[in-house]
Amino acid sequence: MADMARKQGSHSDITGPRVQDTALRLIAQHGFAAVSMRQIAAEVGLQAGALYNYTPDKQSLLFDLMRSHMADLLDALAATDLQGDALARLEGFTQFHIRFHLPRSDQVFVSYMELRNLSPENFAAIEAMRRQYEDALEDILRAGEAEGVFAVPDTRVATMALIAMLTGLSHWYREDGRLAMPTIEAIYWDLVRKSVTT
Amino acid sequence: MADMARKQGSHSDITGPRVQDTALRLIAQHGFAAVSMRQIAAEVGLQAGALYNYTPDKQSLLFDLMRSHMADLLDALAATDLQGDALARLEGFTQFHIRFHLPRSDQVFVSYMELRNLSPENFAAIEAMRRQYEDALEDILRAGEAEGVFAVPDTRVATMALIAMLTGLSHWYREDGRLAMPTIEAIYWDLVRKSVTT
DNA sequence: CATTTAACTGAACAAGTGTTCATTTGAAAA
DNA sequence: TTTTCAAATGAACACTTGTTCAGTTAAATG
Repeated sequence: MADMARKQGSHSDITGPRVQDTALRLIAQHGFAAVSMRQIAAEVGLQAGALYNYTPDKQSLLFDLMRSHMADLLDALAATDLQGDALARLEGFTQFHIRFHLPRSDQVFVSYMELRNLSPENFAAIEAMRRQYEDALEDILRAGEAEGVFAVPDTRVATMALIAMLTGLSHWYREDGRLAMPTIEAIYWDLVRKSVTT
Repeated sequence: MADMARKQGSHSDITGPRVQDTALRLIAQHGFAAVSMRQIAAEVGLQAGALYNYTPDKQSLLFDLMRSHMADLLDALAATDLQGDALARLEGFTQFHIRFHLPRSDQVFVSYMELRNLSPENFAAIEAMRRQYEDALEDILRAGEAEGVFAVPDTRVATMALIAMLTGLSHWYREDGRLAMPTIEAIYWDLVRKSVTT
């Protein structure tokens, strides 16, 4: 308890998140390999050595960013309990995906672009989480098939196709763009629904 | 003419393409910033300095890879004259996109992932070519609207969505995968067609 | 044969890389 | 006030980076 009071008063619980935020932003902007520890440190207002109070190495910094993004995603999905028939659940999933990803463009960018900069073990961990998310969508597609309201020749391929379509939105969406978010949401739901229904 | 004979006999017209091929493969694998000129040179069987007989600098090497990929794409599209009604042209475009991109996964990877490593001018050039390609699809969607056979609330958004879906295929397709290419082509055409038709 | 010259080497340059660690700092605890 | 210790410094480590260029090599030319 004594040291908790100490820690609250200290400022490492501010610096830690600042390191993560800065790293995320810089990596999204320039790519993992192109960003140096000294650049990150400079933006936070530290010397490079001080970063090693917050991460064991550069690789772990990247992995933590990606893992926490995927964990947030899976947690948020689990918290959104989709119910009703397959069509309703597909609509819920589509809405969830868009609303979760759009305000997190840096995380999406990094999580998709920097997979090849992960060590094999770290890659496997992220890949497993991604697979879990994909499976949630595939379950809905299979349920729709069973209900007879969906007609997809291959649920796995359709899953990959839909996720690519939805995630692509994060790559071009701009908050100050031509269309408001609800409008875009409606357009994407229209495309998704029609593409899988009978 | 005399120096043409000289050049044909020399071996720089073999080394040049080897440099490009090697650079493409390594950059697709590890990312532009993570690949050094010495790595590329070593794989070709040269010293790093010799690369500068084939490119003025590293940035131009990347740009040339992306530009020639986009030029090939636009040339191939122009050579494929899509005719008939909008639905037929959309089917032709879908087929074209898949058949062009699937055998070029390294090019696709590099052209989508390394945009942020281009200098501003080079980025603008590639972006313009990409836009031109997107416009070809949007034209088809607009024609379909006019014909009354397509129902897309926004042709621009639908264009981005469809291209993201189709290009996503290149990211997971494996030649030795579960499904043969014609099967996958049929599945994607099914999704595309249904998503935009009335 | 001698000459020419494209192709390449190998060393050098200045700058930057991730990471470690003895040392300093400054605020909370006693 | 003195003690304590998390947090940060700043220098150092060994190595890599893109790029240049005087010099070497070897094959085509005359």
